[in-house]
Amino acid sequence: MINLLSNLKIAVPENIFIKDPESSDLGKRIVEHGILLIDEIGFDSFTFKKLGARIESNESSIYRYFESKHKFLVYLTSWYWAWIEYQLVFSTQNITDEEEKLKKAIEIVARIVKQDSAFSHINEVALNRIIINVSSKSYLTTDVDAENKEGHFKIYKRLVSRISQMIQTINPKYKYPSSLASTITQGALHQHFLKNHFKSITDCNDAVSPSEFFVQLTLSTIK
Amino acid sequence: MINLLSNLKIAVPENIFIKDPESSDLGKRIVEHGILLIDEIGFDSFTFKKLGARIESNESSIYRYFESKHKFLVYLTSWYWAWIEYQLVFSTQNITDEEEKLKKAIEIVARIVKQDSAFSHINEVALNRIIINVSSKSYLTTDVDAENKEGHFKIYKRLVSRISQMIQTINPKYKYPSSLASTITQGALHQHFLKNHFKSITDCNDAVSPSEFFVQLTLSTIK
DNA sequence: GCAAATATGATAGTAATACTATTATATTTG
DNA sequence: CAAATATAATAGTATTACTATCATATTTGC
Repeated sequence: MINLLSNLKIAVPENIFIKDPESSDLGKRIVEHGILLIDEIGFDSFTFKKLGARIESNESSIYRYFESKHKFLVYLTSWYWAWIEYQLVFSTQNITDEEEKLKKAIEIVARIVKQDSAFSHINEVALNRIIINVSSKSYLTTDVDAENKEGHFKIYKRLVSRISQMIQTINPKYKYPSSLASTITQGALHQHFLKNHFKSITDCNDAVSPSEFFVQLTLSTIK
Repeated sequence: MINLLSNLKIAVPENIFIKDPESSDLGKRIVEHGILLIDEIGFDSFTFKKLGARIESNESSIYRYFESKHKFLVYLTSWYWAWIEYQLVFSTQNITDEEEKLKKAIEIVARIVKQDSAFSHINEVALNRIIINVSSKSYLTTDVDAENKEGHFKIYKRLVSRISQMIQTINPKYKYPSSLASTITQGALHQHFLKNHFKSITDCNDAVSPSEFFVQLTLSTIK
């Protein structure tokens, strides 16, 4: 995976950024340290000014890449889901047993990223933590509908649709493939959050993974 | 339900507010119009200054009830979940069939509030929309752990635990009662959100309710 | 019925935020 | 080497999320 990915560029919708951060050294540093800084201090405390100071650049320069702090988060979540989607497609394409395929897909969206695959300037472990903690803030806004029209969430929706397709293939009569797929994708993040902060309302811990829970849930439901 | 509730006070942990808003006319107006204003302009645009203007009171007076905008949201979510918990306990207590009981409980946490039960100054329909759109912002903060220790989320956790208990009663061998209960509670809100904004990744609509989806999911999973 | 306590209102002030605008200085490219 | 482009520096703005202070109502206890 490491070598393969090193020659790939994860494709994020172009209208999310003003200037593609992958196109320059500064852009990459913005993304690299943006992730680390959000992971350290949280998205609410994160500002372009602080990021500028950290990378010894200027707030105004960052604004030439991202029109707002919010769009930066949308960029990061899109990048993350595109990366997960890549792994999902790559890891499931050679599996012929449809059930095994779905199991693998669930495992990929529900697992925590254990180590940096080091193919780029992006620390996926830190990014994964950010997604668990704040990804829902990228769509919980008054402008969701406008942003959705702009295609800001299309990668996420495509990923959920892929899982929905797998479910339909296994059982074409099952009535709720999309709801189940979106419940898995979003629920897995939630279980990770609960495991870290509200242990009493989850069974997930070091021994029981969200993947395990959702695999059992999914298979028993659609059969 | 209407008459019963009119004599009841929904109990919210005391340390969430500075002064109990139920204890005065101004306090009730803060809550009443706070809900309406957040519903209208969204939580991010909502400020105590705007609320003060709306109720012809003063920003500084509102700060005497709630120490911050964030705590106000925590108050509203606690009130909401306490209200849901009340309905759940009330509606299920006379059901002897454990499976029917669980079905009823799921229906209550997953349904949308259809009309104001009019027992107080609180518009539950608007509050329900707020919960769907922003409730996760109440815990997705850097201070979750500190706030959790203070008991800010105990009502929500107690509600999830009740559902978890019902699941355990039906099948004591099922391994993930708490994860399932938290997935239902949080997933139902998410399905409502998707239905309103990302229709392509949900099967829920006017004909198919989140309740229906989660009842089928739950019963097939735990049996 | 009045003083004391309490609740509310009005005003001002503050540091930080999330930007925009402008101008200057590097760096790259044709 | 000039022109184009990228980055940096500085300043400025409206708003936010408060805190602090003082004044004025309103309620309550005696």
